[in-house]
Parts: sequence; structure tokens; C-alpha cells
Amino acid sequence: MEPNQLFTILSDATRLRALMLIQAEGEVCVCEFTHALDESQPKISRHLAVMREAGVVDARREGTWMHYRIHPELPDWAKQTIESTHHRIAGLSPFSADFEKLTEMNNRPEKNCA
Amino acid sequence: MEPNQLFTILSDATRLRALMLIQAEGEVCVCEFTHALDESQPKISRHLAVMREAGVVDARREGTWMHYRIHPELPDWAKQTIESTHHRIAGLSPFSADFEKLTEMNNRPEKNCA
DNA sequence: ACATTATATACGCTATAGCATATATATGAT
DNA sequence: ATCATATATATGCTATAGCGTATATAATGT
Repeated sequence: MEPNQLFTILSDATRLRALMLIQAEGEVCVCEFTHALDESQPKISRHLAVMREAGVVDARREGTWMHYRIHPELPDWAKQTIESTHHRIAGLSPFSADFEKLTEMNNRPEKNCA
Repeated sequence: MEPNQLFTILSDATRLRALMLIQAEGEVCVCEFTHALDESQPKISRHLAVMREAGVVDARREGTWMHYRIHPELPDWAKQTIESTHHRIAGLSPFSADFEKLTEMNNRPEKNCA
């Protein structure tokens, strides 16, 4: 993966918001994205597919839910870029509101499994 | 400036290479970009214009030369993103070769002025 | 087997990014 | 004034990104 390709991933607002949620939470599933970002399911799924195909995220199925995380084999420079981006912009709009909306969400899949 | 807009700037290989040169050198002029990146003058100028219009870089005229630098009033999170990106990828291809090609260049405008 | 929930993909469309080529502008030298 | 150098912009083009809508797939429950 070339540096500018990672930045292409980050250049779309929906993808960036989704990736920041993953960085904050570790693992996030599609219904959580659609709730926290208030975007349509196909739009979320398509952007996740783009990130999957680029090797930026990795998907894990658990029943009907798909859980997304940062791809564990992403190069270090890329992981660091995502991580420090999160540190720098987590307090800005709309990211901070996204985090809140996610943590305040009822019926989160992980809570049901526990 | 929104975070994803900065990443749009970084998502093009030519722009990213140019910006990494600026970050390394402080100020770089168009003829230095075209030499170090081995790209056409209009292509370089257009990408610099895109970065100028986005507020990422700032231009200074000195005779016939235009010197570009990071825009001094860029938000801190953006400056830091550019700076730490440089630290992370400066050793990778093609960036390290770009730096070499610039430092080995003859007839650099700044040297003539000194 | 059927319905339901969760997610993914296909399709048709529009907007825009980036390119190469050509040309314009600005400065300095003779 | 003319010319050369450095840089910027305009033009016409192609490729692709992103969207909304519709539909397909996958797993679960009855």
C-alpha cells in the first residue's frame, strides 16, 4: 500500500468518520456505523468494502453481524497515521458527536453477546 | 478546513511528493519540483494551485521564481499531520529519492541568491 | 419452507479529478 | 521593443468516485 492510497481512503468524510469509530472502539459492526453516522446502510457497506479491498480494514462475521477492525497486517506507518489522526481530530466535529452517538446507542450487538 | 479535505490533498501522489519536499526543505520553487519529481511544469503548477486554493501552501514571488511553503496559518492539527507524515514516510520510495534529487540539483535558485 | 434481520452488491447516473497540449502572463536582460 | 525564462492558466478529454434505488445473499428463528 502506497501512502497516497491510504490518504485516498481518508479523503472521504464517511470513510474517515467510520475509521475513527473503529480506531476508538476496536471493533464496530455495520448497524453501529449506520446509527452513529446516520447514513444509509448501502452507503456504509460500500465504503467499508472500499476499505476492505484496500486492505485498511478487516471483517469478521459473527452470526448476522459483520464486525470491522483495522487490518492487523497494515504497515506500521499506516497504523500510526490512523492512530495519530484519531488523536488529533477526535475532539473536532463531527467526530466527537459520532463517538457519543455510538456509546449512547441501545441494542449494540456486543452488549447482547455478553 | 475539514480533515478529509486535507487528506484529499495528500491523496494524489504528485501533491504528496511535492508537499514532502516542502516539509523537508522549508521553501521550494517550481523548477525544483519539476526537477526532483520529474514531472511536467503545467502538472506541477496545477497541483500547487490546488494546494494554494485549499490553503495548504502559500506562495512567495522572488523575481521570476515562485517559492512555495506550508501555509503559516494552517491549523495545528493539519501542520502536525503533514509533519508526522513526513517523518513516517520520508524513508520510503519514492520520497527518499525525491529528496536526493533535489539536494543534488545544480542551479538551485536559493544558491544563486546567496 | 418461510419470514426476518443484517449486510452486500448491482445498476444507472452525475460530478469532478487529473491529464496532455497549447497558450497566456510576469519578470528580467539586451 | 524584443527576447528568454519561469510560471500560470485554459481547453478538451477520459476515467473514476460517489450517490440513491433496487435487489441479492447470508444467517437466524419459527
